[in-house]
Amino acid sequence: MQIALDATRASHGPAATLPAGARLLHAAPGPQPNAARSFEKGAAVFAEGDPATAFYKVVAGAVRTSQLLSDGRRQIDSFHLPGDIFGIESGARHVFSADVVEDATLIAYRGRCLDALAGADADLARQIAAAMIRSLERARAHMLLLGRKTALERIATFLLDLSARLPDMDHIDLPMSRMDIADHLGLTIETVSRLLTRLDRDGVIEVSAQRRSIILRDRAALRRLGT
Amino acid sequence: MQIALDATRASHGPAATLPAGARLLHAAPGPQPNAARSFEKGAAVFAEGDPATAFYKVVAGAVRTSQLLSDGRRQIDSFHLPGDIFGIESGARHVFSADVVEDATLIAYRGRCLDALAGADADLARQIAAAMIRSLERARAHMLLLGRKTALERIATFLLDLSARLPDMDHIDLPMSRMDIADHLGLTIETVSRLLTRLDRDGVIEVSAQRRSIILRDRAALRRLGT
DNA sequence: CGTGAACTTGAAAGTTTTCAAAGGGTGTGG
DNA sequence: CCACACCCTTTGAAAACTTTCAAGTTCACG
Repeated sequence: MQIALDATRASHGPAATLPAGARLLHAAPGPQPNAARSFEKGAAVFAEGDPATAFYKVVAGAVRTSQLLSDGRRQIDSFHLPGDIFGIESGARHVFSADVVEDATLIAYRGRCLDALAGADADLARQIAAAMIRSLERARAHMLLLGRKTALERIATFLLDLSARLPDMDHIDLPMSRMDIADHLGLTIETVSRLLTRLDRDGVIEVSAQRRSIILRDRAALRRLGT
Repeated sequence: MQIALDATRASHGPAATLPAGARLLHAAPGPQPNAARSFEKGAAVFAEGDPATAFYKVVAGAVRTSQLLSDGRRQIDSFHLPGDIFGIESGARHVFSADVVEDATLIAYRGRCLDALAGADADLARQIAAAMIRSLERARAHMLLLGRKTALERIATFLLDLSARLPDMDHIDLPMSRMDIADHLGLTIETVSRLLTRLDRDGVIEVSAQRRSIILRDRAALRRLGT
């Protein structure tokens, strides 16, 4: 469930396009962007149950948002890459948690996102709205994957999706661990590993010696496998 | 992925909080609600690929939104009950389809929903925004279900969720078939049937002779089973 | 009252998980 | 600069859960 507000696609500077007087119409101030802040790998941006005082935009690095069941089972709804917005909530508290997968720089927008939508900054509101809709579409696609695709199809889809979001189309530097991938795709770490090995053996992809870098050798085959 | 715009929960008076002159800022008129229209069970409200000319609000009945894989596997992201909004798209065409599960009355809002958000009707915009956020939260919960819950946990969660959205808390009149339930929960029709039978046998629920009506006998047990 | 669709039930098969153990890489400390 | 740890990843075998295949049964409807 990711808010795909890609900077390259939605490149409006905050409040840049709004008439200067417009904000006078509204009593409540919209969310205030703070300076970009750095987070280390493994850091928690926020945890389930924390007060939802802000939402975030990724400048660099990668963040995962996830939910836990009481016995420890985890579902990662989405990985957020540069340009993505995450942390939008309707209630006063976060119902999921966000952790840094790879050293990241984030911009926090203080205030509830609903205020941004109806509030001061019309341009930010539009960005957020567009991002939410895209996020909904991604969520739908992910539900199809989780509900109806086989393990192999999930891996193929994941690799294809990730490559489309990364700068270099055929070379993927995985920011996340096998465990993260498994928890995103609704599989176990072992299944992920086995299928990656199989795709490598079949010449569809090439997994580097360090295991964190993948080259897509046969994109067409991957598309076939992704269903 | 459902837009839960429950009229009882989102009860802001139309445009009540915005200064009257504000709408003059916007050139484009917002979506125009048409008269409520009736749809028969089985009818397609829209299909994958159709131009996205409107979004809808359920007045009565039930609608399912789903996606298909090329081989026929289907995933139902959500069932939409009275009060819910569905059919919001970012692009010009629908990427999923909507079918009537149970004779329904719908209100169509012509125009793109993004226009409603930035456009003429501030109250509708707020409603849609709130609905989208709730929809995202439901999608997240459903991803957790599809990715990490067992078949029994899925059924228990489904029954509990459904009962919370229906008027009579303990009596569920299922508007959908076993096939629909299976395609929503990422299971097969046989598994759904077996588990419903088992819950009945264990005294947790009571399935009527016609199979479409369920009484929740032991809500606590259901909660335990839903994890 | 007959027909057909929807649902239930049983047995076998299959995919993925679980349990176990070994391999490999990175990082720290000597 | 090398060695020891520790964590991540891979691999194998057995187990488990869910699906698939195949009949029945029931209920709704003509």
